[in-house]
Formats: sequence, C-alpha cells, structure tokens
Amino acid sequence: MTVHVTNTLTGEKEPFEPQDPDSVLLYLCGLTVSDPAHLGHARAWTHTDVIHRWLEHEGYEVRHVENFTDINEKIVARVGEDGDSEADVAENYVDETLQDMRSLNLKRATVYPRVSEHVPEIIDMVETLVEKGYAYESNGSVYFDVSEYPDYGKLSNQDISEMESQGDEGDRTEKRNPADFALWKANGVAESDIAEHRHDDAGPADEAVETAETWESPWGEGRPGWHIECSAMSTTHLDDTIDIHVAGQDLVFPHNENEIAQSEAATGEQFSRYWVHVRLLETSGEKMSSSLGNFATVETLVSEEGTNVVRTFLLSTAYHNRATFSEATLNEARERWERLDRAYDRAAAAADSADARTKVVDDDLRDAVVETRDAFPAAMNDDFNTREALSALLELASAVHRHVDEHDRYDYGSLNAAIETFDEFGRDVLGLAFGAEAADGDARLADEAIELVLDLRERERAAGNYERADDLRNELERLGVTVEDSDDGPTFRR
RNA sequence: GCCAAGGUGGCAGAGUCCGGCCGAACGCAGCGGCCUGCAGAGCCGCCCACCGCCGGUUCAAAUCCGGCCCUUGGCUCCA
Repeated sequence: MTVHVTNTLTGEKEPFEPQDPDSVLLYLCGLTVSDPAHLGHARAWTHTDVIHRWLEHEGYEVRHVENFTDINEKIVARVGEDGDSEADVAENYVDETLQDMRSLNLKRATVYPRVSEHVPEIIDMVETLVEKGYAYESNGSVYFDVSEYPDYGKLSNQDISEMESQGDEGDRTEKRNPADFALWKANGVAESDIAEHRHDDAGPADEAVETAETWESPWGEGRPGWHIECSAMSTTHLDDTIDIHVAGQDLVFPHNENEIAQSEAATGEQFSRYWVHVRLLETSGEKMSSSLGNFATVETLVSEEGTNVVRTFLLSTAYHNRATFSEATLNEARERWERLDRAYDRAAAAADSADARTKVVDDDLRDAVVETRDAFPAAMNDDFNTREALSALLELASAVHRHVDEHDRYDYGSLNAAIETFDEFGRDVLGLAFGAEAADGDARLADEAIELVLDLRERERAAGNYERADDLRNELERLGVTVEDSDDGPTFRR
C-alpha cells in the first residue's frame, strides 16, 4: 500500500514517490512572528506533524524544515508593544511559538531557520536571478520579471495579464509588469508601511521604524522581499528539489506561486514535487485569522482543553477540507478524545486484572483489532485522512468497551493487541497521549491522596451514607477530579 | 469580474479520484432500554439524509457528464 497525496499542482490525488525512495524532504511555510499563534496555525502545524509521523511510520526518513519569518513590516509594527526592536519582537514571538508547538506535542522539525540568518543566501539567489535575466534592479530594489518565466501561474492558474499591480503605489512605477514582485526592497521600513498593522496605543511609529534592520547588498542598503525567503531557506536546508511543500490555502497565490517562479528560475530544477495545502479553519462562516481578530489562541486553548482535545479537534477534519471551530465542534472533540482515552485505560486495566486469560478469545474484539489495523493505514495512505483514521480507532474503542462490559474473563491477547494498536497509531502517529501517567512525584502523591478519599467514600457507601459519599465526590469534582463507579470499584480521572 | 475549493441528517464530518457491499461511516446532541443507591461512564436500540437544484449517461450515480444557484478562500501581509 502506498501513500497518496492530493497535489495542488495537478489538482489530482497521486501516488507519493519521493526522489529518494527512503527519505522525504518536507517544507512547511512557517509563521510571521508578529502575533500570537492561533488555532488556524495549529491546524497546519498539526497536520504537517501527522504527515511527518505517518511517513516515518511507513519507513521514510523525514527531513522537515519549518521557517520563521522574523523580518517583516508587521513585526516592526509591534515595536514598543511586544519588544524594543524588530529583532526583539521577533525573538519574543519565536520563543512563544516554539512553546506553543511543544504544547501541541508536535515532533520537532529538523531545522527552524529564520530569515534574519539567511540574508546572504537570499542575496545570492537574487544575484543569480539578475544574472540569468529573470530579475531587474530598479531604484535600489530588485523585482522578479514575470514575463521572463512562462510557467508563472501554473500552481494557482492565475492569468497575469489580468492582474492588478502588487505592492504600494510607489512600487508600481518601479515595475515593468504589474505582476512583478519584489525580491529585494531598497532602504528600511517607512511609517506608512506599518500604519495599517499598528495598534493605536503602540507608541510613536517613527521610533519603531528606526529599529527595522537593513543589510548591505549589491544594490545598496535594503531588506529581503516577502517571498524569496522560503526559496532560499528550502534550497539551503533541503535541496533544489524538495518532495512535499506544505502551506495554508491562503498562501497559494501569490506566495507559493512566487516561490516556484524564483526557485525554478534560479536553479533550473523543479522546486517541489508535491504541493499540499491545508484548508482554512473557519469560525462562524469566515476564516480564522490574525487580521480578522476572530481567533482562539493556541496557548489559551491548550491550557483550557489540553493537548489531546485540541489535537483530536484538529485531526477530526481531514486537512484537505475546511474545518469549523465552534463551541459544539470543540465539545465533540472533547467527547471523542475522552471516549478513546477511557477505552485505553479500560483495556489496560482489564489486561492487568486477574480476570485476564490467555486462553479466552473474544472474536468480536479480535476482529475489531484486525479491522482497525487494516483501516487506519488505509485511511492515512488515502491523502492522510485523519478523520477516517480516528474513526478506525473509535471503532476499536467500542469493541474494547463491549468486551469488558460483556465478559467476566478477558481476552488477554486481544486486549494487548488493542493496546499496541492504540499506541502505534493513536499515540505515535496521531500524537495522542493515552493513559494519563503520573510522571512526577507530586502527581503520584496527589493520586494516592485521591485514592485515600475514594476509600473513605467507599466506606460511607457501604454503610449507606450516600449523602456523605456524594459530598466527597462533589468536592473532588470541584477540584477537577471526576469519579466514576464501576463493578471493579471506583476510578477517577483528572 | 477572474482563479480555486466546497454544498451530504439537529450539529459536525467521512465517502466523490477507481459508479453497485452507501438501504450513506465515526462521533456530538436527542429519545427509549440495560447497568446503577444516585450520578457518570459503558452497552443495546431508536430518531434525523429523496447526498444544493435541473437535465443527461448507465442495468446501476452522493459518486461520471452538462447547465444553474449558493458558500468559502485567493486575486493585498496572512497557516
């Protein structure tokens, strides 16, 4: 069975064949670090993470690059608010973003390159483009000449003859064609450049603008253009041709289109074999974005709901379709996660109990394991369909619950196989952390204290003092500990 | 206006590439029942879908073809 991917370049689902049959070069267009990351970003990160994990599961070695754009007017616009200079603001948000990523249980990328550390490579690439006749200098700025690159528009099917000019009015007079875009921009940042991104109470704009960095170049002092960074960093850290380029759907045009033009013009090689676009996350009918201000921050959501609920939410819609964020969909994700996690705990408890027997065989459970082990990979191979993959796990969860409910003696072998399946697919591929482990000493102590309260409650219950038993349960609930009674005694979750 | 992706039950969301097992998955919400001191969890069952509209191809269409309507995204920094 091979992996199939929907390739934006062709619009078709294709068998995935990397250049090297054993390894994959993957690039994700990362974040401009000027605002806190929101759930929409997390969606792209998490699906990329799962793609990475699945490819590894299938035996590929994955080299995964995810950039930080730390040079940008929007960052300068935050000076005085989130830092003292462009570099300082960027640094703060890079730190914050890496924390967000860690909190989402994302596997580390191989490299997280920053634009500010790749200006020499960017200048090299721009020089190459000028030498080859694909770019021209104008008033100290350099533009890509779209008319020199006949394939321009092949990703997004844009017709450049109908295109409006990009950039502000001053730039238009410098350009030969309206669709030409900046590779290098002369001078620093002007106050007018940051005006629309700046908050009203952020302080004097002229002081902010002074902190914007500039670099020496063959065309004089200036800053890198908006699109060239991804080309320069992916060729530097991966290769001229990469296997998968992932990005949000809103980057198809112009950003990704421009990346292709620059890279292919410069290297003469195909830039990326497969283009994967994660569709947008919507709230009440519109996309979630920093500029619309309708976002839920990664930090807030993870701290309120926990990593597993957030991941379950994000993976409950295949990357390739738009997703809806609302109270209801979040609630559903919470229920789905709990259902899975409970099944996992139950399987583990049953397998470890004295009632587990190697000679007992429950066909229903055994078959469910087989089906899940078949359905999960099939779903992932079919364009990384995480929704289907999750469904397969949920079916296994049902089988586990049924088995433990209906039998006095447990099928040790099948329970173990179920646990292994949850671990291999749910934990390792989807990144869901089953079975709350009491890792540190404090947590263990807390667990033991809770056990003690539960013992007390059992005695009250045995004596028929239900009111006092309920008081104890309510108090625990208030502290965030949910008590659930079962045939084998009470259990708790926190 | 142009480009792209979608329109499936109360919600959410698979299936559409390769037509039949789709009499439409998994789940949430709702309704019965079992279990239970109660609650929760779980189990069993049920409710809700003429798969945007119209036409065509076919023995057979949510799935293929044509037209139309609507939504979202892009065309300007944005995952």
